[in-house]
Amino acid sequence: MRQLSKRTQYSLRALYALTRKYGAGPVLISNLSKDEVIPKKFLEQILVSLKGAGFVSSKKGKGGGYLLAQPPEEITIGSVIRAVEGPLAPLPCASETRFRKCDECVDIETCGTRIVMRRVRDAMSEILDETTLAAVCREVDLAKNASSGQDRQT
Amino acid sequence: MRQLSKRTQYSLRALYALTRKYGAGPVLISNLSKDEVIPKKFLEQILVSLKGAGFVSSKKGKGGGYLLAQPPEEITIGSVIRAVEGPLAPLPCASETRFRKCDECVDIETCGTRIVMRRVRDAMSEILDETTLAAVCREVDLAKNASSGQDRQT
DNA sequence: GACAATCACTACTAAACTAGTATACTTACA
DNA sequence: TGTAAGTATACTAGTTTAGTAGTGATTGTC
Repeated sequence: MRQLSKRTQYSLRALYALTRKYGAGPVLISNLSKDEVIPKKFLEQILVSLKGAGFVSSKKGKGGGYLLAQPPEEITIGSVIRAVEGPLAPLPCASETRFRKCDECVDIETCGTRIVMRRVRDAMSEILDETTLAAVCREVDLAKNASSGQDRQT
Repeated sequence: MRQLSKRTQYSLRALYALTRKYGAGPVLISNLSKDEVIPKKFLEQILVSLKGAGFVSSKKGKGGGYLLAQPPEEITIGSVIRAVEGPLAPLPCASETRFRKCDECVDIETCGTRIVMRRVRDAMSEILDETTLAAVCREVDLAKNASSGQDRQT
């Protein structure tokens, strides 16, 4: 299956960073760019579209920057991917949120590939629409503790 | 997530067709192309690569054509997608079969996106590596019967 | 052994998409 | 009113997709 674009990876990375700073005021693009190693100009574009999608909001002028527009417990990875990348389903005709008959299939109900891809979509949605930014950050922290714990043991 | 390419869709469609003709000798490219509405020259390329991957074999000259090289119960949708499209995982660093550290992530063990995408990969593999060409064709037949049954009822 | 049927190989192309860069602008705080 | 921010628009090099075109290599049949 095709891969997540850099744009999506950067979007998620930026959002994780904003999750960690949630409640502590706006974060500068330049800092985000430096900390997360994302080309600044590209990040600007990405943040503008994340703003358009309602995930972040911005403050102009001195003391400005970006911050999450919703609590990180309410932003799911699935919604971010959909906003940046498009539907989760591997085929438009297997999409729940943005269904579109594909050019090819004659009979939608009896298209073998669609039957299978519906299942794939459902499985993906079950994971991605249940996982929030906050949950991912928690898991990352756990993983970090686990690995540093191991380090200490050796 | 990104969509299945036409190439993959055509590959699967061609393989379903060959599944239906399994055991009945070679099928002509021209017939496959006509029946499945796939541009002939493009289909030729696709079949050559499916042959390279070991899914089909061919016979040249008069009376020649293409046929499945393995029983349709033994070819999984996952293996076809992997051969045509590449790894199932949405990120190279989340792939089981073709793992590759991605340019971006500093620490693989504590990359949030990777943690989630590993799960997605596993879920996809569970479906795609368990579903065979034969199974898809059976399901399509069931769906066809069901819908024609409904037609009769009205 | 000629001929026709059939797959095989190589090269080309137009359009779309990706991952950016560059330049100029607007807003807001002090 | 200066300057630290984000905003908007446009451009570009490289890659991928979905083909098309033309020629070459085998093989079965008469």
